[in-house]
Amino acid sequence: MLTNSRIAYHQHDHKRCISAALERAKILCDDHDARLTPIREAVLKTIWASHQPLGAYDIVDKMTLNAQTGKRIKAPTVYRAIDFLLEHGLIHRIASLNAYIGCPFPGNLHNDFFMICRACGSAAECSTEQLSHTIAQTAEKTGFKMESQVIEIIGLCPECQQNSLNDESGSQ
Amino acid sequence: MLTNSRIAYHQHDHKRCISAALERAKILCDDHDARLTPIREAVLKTIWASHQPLGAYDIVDKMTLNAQTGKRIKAPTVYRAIDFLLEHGLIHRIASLNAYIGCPFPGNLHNDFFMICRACGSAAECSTEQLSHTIAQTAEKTGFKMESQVIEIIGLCPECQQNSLNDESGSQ
DNA sequence: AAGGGCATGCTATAGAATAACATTATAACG
DNA sequence: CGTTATAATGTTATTCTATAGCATGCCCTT
Repeated sequence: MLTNSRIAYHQHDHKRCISAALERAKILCDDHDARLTPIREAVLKTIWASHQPLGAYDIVDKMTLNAQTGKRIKAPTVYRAIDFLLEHGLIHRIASLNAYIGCPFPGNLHNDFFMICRACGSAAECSTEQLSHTIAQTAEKTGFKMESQVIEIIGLCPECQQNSLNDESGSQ
Repeated sequence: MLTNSRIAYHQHDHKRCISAALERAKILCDDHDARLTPIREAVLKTIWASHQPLGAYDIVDKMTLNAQTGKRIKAPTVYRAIDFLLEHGLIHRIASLNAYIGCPFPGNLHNDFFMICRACGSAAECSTEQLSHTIAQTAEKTGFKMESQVIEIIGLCPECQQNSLNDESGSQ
C-alpha cells in the first residue's frame, strides 16, 4: 500500500513536500517532453502550499501577482495550468469538493483513493492494488467494465480524532 | 450484493421503475413524517425519467409547466426539492457529474457505489458490505476513520460493451 | 381568527468552468 | 539569423451549478 497519510495528517517539514513535488514535476515533464512553464510551476506550487485540496479560484487568489505587470493571473489561465497538471498526473481533482490536490507519487498507476478529513480539510492519497481489484471485480460481477474511478472517503484523520477526544474530555 | 444493474443497463418496462420509485417514496416519507409535496414528487419523477443522472438545470428544463400559471419552476425550488430528496435518501448526487439519480433501494444502508457508463450515460447503484469493509479497513490501517464515501466507477456497461464490439466488427 | 411553521416564489449573486479570439513566447526549420 | 508554425498566455464574455435573502402563500393548531 502506497500512501502519504503519515505525512499529510501530521506535523512535518512541509517545505520538503513542496520542493520534492517540484523536483518530481520537473523530472516527469522532462520525460514526457512537456513544458513546465513558470505559470504551471507556480500553480503547482500554490496547490502544494498545503495538503488541503484547493479550489480553482482559491488558486487564482493565492497566486502571486505578476512581478513585472503587477496583474493577477485570470481563471482561464489557471484552469489551463490545472488541465496540464491533471493530464500529466501531477495533481488530482477531488470531485466532491471541486478542488485540486497535489499528487504525492506521480507516474505511478492511479488506482487510488482519497481520504478527506472533514475537520482539518486535509486529504491524503492512498494507492492499493487490492482495493482496485475488489472494486473492479465487484463491478465485473454485474458485467460492468471499469475504466476509471472516483473514490473519496470522508471522515476524521488521526490528528482530528485525537483532538475531538481531547475536546470532549476537556469540556465534560 | 444489492444492485439495479440488471435493470438499468437493459431493456425493461421503465414505467414500472418510476411507479415503484414513487410508491417507495410515499411509504418512506410517511414513515419519516415528511411531506412529499407535488413539487417534490414531480422532481423525483423527472429524475426517475431515465437511469441517467440528471443535472439540476436539466431537471428545471424538463419539469412540466405549472398547469394554472404556465410558469416554469425556478432553480432554487428545484434545489430545495433535491435537498429534501437527498436528505431522505430518495436520490443520490453523482459528484463527478454534478448530477442526480434516483435511488433504487432507499431506506437501506448506503455503503454503495455507482457504475456510470461513459457511452450511454446510464448509472447503476451497487451496494455491498464487502467493498465498504475493504475500504474502511484500508483507511483504518492509516488511522483514518471513515464516515461516508463517494465511489463512482466510470466504464462501459454490458450493453455498450456489446455495441462497441459490434461496431468494430461491422466497420472492419 | 390568529399565530407558527413549512413550502414555495422570486431576484440576485456566488462559485466553478469554458468558449472564443487576440496576443505573445518558444521551438523548428530553411 | 530570420521566418514560420506551434504552443502558451491574455482577455472578455458566457455558461453552468448552487445558494442567499427575503416575500408570499399554505396548512395545521389552538
